[in-house]
Amino acid sequence: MNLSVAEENYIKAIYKLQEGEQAVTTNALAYELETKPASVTDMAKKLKEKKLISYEKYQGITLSPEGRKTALQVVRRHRLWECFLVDKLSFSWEEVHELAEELEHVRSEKLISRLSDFLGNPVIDPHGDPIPDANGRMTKPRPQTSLDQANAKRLVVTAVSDQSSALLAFLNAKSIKLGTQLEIIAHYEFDNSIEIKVKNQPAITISEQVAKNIMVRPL
Amino acid sequence: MNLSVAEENYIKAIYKLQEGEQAVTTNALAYELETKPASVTDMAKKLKEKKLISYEKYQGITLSPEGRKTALQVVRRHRLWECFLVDKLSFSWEEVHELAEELEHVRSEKLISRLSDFLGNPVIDPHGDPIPDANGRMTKPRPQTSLDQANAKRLVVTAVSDQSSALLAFLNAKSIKLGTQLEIIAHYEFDNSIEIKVKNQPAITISEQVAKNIMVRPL
DNA sequence: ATTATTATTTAGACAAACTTAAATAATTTC
DNA sequence: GAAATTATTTAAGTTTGTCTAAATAATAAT
Ligand SMILES: [Mn+2]
Ligand SMILES: [Mn+2]
Ligand SMILES: [Mn+2]
Ligand SMILES: [Mn+2]
Repeated sequence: MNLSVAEENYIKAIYKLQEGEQAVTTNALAYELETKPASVTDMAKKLKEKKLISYEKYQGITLSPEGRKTALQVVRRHRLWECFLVDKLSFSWEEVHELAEELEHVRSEKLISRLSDFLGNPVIDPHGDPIPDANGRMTKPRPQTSLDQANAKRLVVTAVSDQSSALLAFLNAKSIKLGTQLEIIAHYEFDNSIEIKVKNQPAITISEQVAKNIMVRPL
Repeated sequence: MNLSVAEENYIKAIYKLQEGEQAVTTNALAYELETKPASVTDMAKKLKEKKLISYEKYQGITLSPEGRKTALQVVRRHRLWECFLVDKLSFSWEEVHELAEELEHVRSEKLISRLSDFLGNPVIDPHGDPIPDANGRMTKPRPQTSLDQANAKRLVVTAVSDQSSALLAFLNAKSIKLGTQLEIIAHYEFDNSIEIKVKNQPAITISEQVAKNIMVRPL
């Protein structure tokens, strides 16, 4: 099946929003792809025709097994390119998403398998997300929670769930990256902000918004 | 100016066919881009509008200074990606053109300058073609001629002017690559075929067709 | 200098991926 | 459970890059 760039972007976005089982709504997809709901409805019809999604009017969208396979391929390409940009070309993690968004559409099994070899077959990308292998399987990430609902006191950062350069730049400024160890000092009920301390850094208070997007596991 | 993939391909093809000064014809461009003359005429109007080419009905097409600059950027991206694929991912020279044809459209100054650094700022690509620098300048290649009109007897291969995998596969089979030294044994008037000898290889006879596409300079 | 051939352009149509505006369905709210 | 609100779809139109067929210009042949 030969998909257009737009189709691949839709499939990937559906995969991202699907998270488990629930159907993806037209509006959510339009928002994610910065397009209009009417465009999503059009595309849904096409993708259904190609058997990549199941879709019934007003019922939302879910990937078919075929669609899921496609999504995992695109995700694999995306995350491998991100690794390349960070590991080999010294980009920082907030710069790579945009570029990978384009590079992911160069479709070549051989290119991607060689790129993966060249990078040492990495299993997580610069944002802590798992990279599917050539068969679409990925190592199940070790259990992790978002920082705002962690109960342990001493934690290690395992991933960030928002890729926006705004968040990533903030984390850079606070010297927080993957693998950073931190300690929860206080939890303020009023606005759910959290005071944390990174070794050799002054304690800082982060908003609930930020905390929700930092994934951690107990040390 | 933000160009589409199609526009970039047109500009690059015009650059390739222009060779010096002469205007590029509608048919030649259609053939090069595997499209129809009517499509070329349409696109010519658009590119003229954007001031990338000069074009008058029935008079053919030439790049404007602006268009030339654009072409050199695309060529730079193309050739750097080819280097990457060959040097880092171990592709062979007949496989890379197609892939570079897609990779070249990821537009990012930063990406390309870092890629160039990563590769050691190469000045020729895997086919012996010069790589423009960030300002569009390229080192003028040392004087070279096609093998069919070389007058010296002992020669070194400097480039191939046809990128088709058919030719490149043929050269692979005969152990001819960039830098290969060869000797002209005979020149057969009948069909302009040439007998050549590569060190440690049996002498072989190559057609005029092939000879025209091998660039050489005297040893 | 006509005529034939070839090259190029125009006209009209189409598919993909969008958009806005209007219509309809689903969901909340009171 | 009717009314209001929100979500989704349909209808109609746009842009980009194609195409085929027909018209016209340029060039070559006689
Ligand atoms: Mn993308
Ligand atoms: Mn990522
Ligand atoms: Mn291209
Ligand atoms: Mn090349």
